[in-house]
Amino acid sequence: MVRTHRATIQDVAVLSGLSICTVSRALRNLPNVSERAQQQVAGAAAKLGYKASAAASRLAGGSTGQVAIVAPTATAWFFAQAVEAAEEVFGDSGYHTVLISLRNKASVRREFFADLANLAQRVDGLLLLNIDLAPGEVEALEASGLATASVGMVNVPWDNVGIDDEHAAWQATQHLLGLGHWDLAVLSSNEHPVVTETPRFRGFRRALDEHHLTVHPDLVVGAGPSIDDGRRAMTELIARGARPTAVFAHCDEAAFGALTALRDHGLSVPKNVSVIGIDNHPMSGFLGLSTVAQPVADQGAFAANLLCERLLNTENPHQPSNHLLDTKLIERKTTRHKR
Amino acid sequence: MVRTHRATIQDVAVLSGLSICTVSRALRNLPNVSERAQQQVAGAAAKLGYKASAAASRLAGGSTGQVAIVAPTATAWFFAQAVEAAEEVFGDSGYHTVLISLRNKASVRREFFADLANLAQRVDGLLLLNIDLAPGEVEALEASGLATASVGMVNVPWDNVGIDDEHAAWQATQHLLGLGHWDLAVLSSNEHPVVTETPRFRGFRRALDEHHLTVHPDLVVGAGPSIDDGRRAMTELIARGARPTAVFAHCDEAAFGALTALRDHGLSVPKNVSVIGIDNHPMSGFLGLSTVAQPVADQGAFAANLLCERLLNTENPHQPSNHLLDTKLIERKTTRHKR
DNA sequence: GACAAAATTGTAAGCGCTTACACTTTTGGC
DNA sequence: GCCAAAAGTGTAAGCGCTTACAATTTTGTC
Repeated sequence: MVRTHRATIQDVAVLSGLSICTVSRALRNLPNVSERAQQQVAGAAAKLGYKASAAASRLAGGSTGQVAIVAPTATAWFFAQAVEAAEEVFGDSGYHTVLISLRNKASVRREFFADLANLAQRVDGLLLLNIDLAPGEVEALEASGLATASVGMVNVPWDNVGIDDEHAAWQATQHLLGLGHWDLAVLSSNEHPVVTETPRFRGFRRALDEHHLTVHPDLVVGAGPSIDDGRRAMTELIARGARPTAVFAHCDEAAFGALTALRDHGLSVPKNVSVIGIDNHPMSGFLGLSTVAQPVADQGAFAANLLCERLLNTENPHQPSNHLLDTKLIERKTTRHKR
Repeated sequence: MVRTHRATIQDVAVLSGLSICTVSRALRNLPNVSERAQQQVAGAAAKLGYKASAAASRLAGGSTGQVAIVAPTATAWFFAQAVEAAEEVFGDSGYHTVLISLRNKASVRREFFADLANLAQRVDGLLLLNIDLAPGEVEALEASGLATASVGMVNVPWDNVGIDDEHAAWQATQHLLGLGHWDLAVLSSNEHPVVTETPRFRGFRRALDEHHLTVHPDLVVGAGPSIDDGRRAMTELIARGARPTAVFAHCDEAAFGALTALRDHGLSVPKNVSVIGIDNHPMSGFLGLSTVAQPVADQGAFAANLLCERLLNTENPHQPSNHLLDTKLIERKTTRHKR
C-alpha cells in the first residue's frame, strides 16, 4: 500500500464508518466502545497501518509514548546493561526511550532538574538509575507529574528495584575481615558529594564496626564506576602512603582499576593486597576478581516493567514498592588470608 | 517565578508586544525580523522561561528537537562510549536523544525499518552506529526524509565517521603474520549475516593473501562484541579441533572472551596462542592485550556534530563526507613470535 | 516629497489528536 | 410494553505551534 502521507485518525474514522471520537477511544481501549466498533476500528487501523501522531496526541493532552532513562553516566558497565534491558521492556510496551546521561557533571545534573518541566511534556515517565537525590529533588520530580520508577535508590516515593547495597558492601567487607585483614582501604562511589554517605560505604563501615575497627580517613577515596577512575583512586591512595592489606571497591570496574594501579606499583594481588568489588562483571571471572554478584539487566527490566505498569494502568495504580534482589559473594583469586 | 502552566508563545507575544507570528520567527532566527523585535522577544522569552512545546511545534510542521541513535546493541563497550559522546553533543545543541538498540535481533531490526515513517515524526535526525545495511535499506532511510549521519559505515550517501576497518584488521593480522604465525583463526563480527563479508574480515583476508595464505573456513567463527560471545566463539573453534597459533578477534571484548576460553582449555597466551583485538579497551592495558587502537568517543562526537550541523543549517547543507580516523597498532603481551 | 520595492509585522488557517458534553441507542426492572 | 438508567456515539472546541498570505512600515531613488 502506497501512501503519500501517513494515515490520520480521520482516515481510520472514514474507513471504519465511525466518528473520530469513537476511533480515538477505541484505539486507546477506553470504556464505552462496543465490541463491534472496537473490531471495526482495529481492522481499519491495521489496514491503513495507522499509528497515532505522537505530537498531535501529546498536544491534545494525551501521552507522548516516550519515557526517559536518566543515568549518572551511560558508559559504565552497570548502566549500559540496565539501560539496554529497560529499553527493551519499554520498546515492547510501545514506548520510545529518551536517554539522558548526567555525565557525572554537576552542571548537567542541575540542568536536568531545571528542565524537568519541559521534559515532562516530552515523556510520560522517568526511570532513574542510581541518582543520588539532594533535598528538594524528590519534590521537584513529583511536581513534574511524571510517573517515576528507579533502580538502586533508597527512600523514594515510587517503585524502586535494587539490591541491598549496604548488605552487599557488608558481605564484601566481611569477607575481607574474615580473611584476617584489618587495614582496609575503600574505593567509594563518588556519586554522592560526600563519599562516606553512600549505602555501600555504610555497609563497609558497619562491617568494620562489628569488628570494633574504625575507618581510617586516609584509606578512603572516591572513584567513579570506571576502570580509569579506579586506577586513579588507587594510585592516589598509594601516593598518600597508604598501605592497606585489602581493598574494597564499590564496583568491579573500579576494582579492575585498582588492580591495574596495584600492579603498576609492584604490589601483587593477592599476595600483598586482596581486592574485592561488587557486580560480577563478565571480566571478573577471567581476572579471578572476588566480588559480590548482583543481577543487573534484571534490575533495569524489572523497574522498567513497574513503570510501564504504572503508565498503562493509570486508573488504579499500585502502591509504590521497593524490591531488593539478592546478591551473592563470589570468592575468587584476588582475596586471600592475610599472611 | 511561579507559574501554574508553562508559558506559551502567546504569553511571550503579549509580553513583548508583538504578534505570535513574529515571536515564532524571532525564536527560530528566521529572516524578516528586526533587530529590535528580536531583542524584545528574546527578553520576554527569557523572563518567562519560555520553551516551545515540542509537540505543538512538531504538529505544526516544525522540528521535534530530538534525534535518534540507533545501535546494534547498547551494551558493548564501543557503543556505550559512542552513544554517550554523541548524546553529549546532541544535548549541547539542544536535542534530546532517543536510544534505539537493535539488540542484535533480526526481528527488532526489521521492526525498526518498518517503523521508520513513524519514527520520522518523532525525531529530526538519525545517527546510525555500525548498522550493516541490506539492499534497499539506504533507500528506506532516505525515503524517511530524516537527516542522517553514521559511525563506522561504508558507501553511504550521508556523513560518516569511522576508521578504516579493513586497514585496522590488516594491521592486526599483519602483526600476527609478521610474528611468523600462519595458522590464524578469526573471530569475525556477526553483524553481517555472512561473517566473511565484513570490512574487518576483508582486511584479515587481504593480509593473508599478501602472504599467499588462504583463509581456512574451520578457523573462522562469528562473534558479537561481547566477552561472552568471544568466549563462546573461541570455545566452538576449539571444539571443532582447530588449533591456530594465533587469533585475531574483531574487537577487544571478543578477544577477552577468547582469552578466557583459551585458558579454560589449558592453552597459554602467548606461549601457545597469540591473540590480538581491535579497540584498545581500558582493560586491554591491564591484560596486556595487543590491539589496534581506535578513537571511540571521538567518532561518536564527530558524527553527532556533523548531524547537528546538517540539522541546524538546512538552507545550504554541506556535501556528505566520509571521515576516517587513525588507528594504531599496540603491541603488548598477548602476541609473540611463533616458536 | 512621491512612489515602488523591500523589509517587517499581523491575521488566520490548520497540523492530528483528546475530551467535555450533547445526543442516540440499548438494557433492565416492573 | 414503558420508562429511567446505562451504554454507545457524535459534535465541536481546543492544545500551542508554523506558515501562507495580507497588511503595514521602512527604505531607496529620482
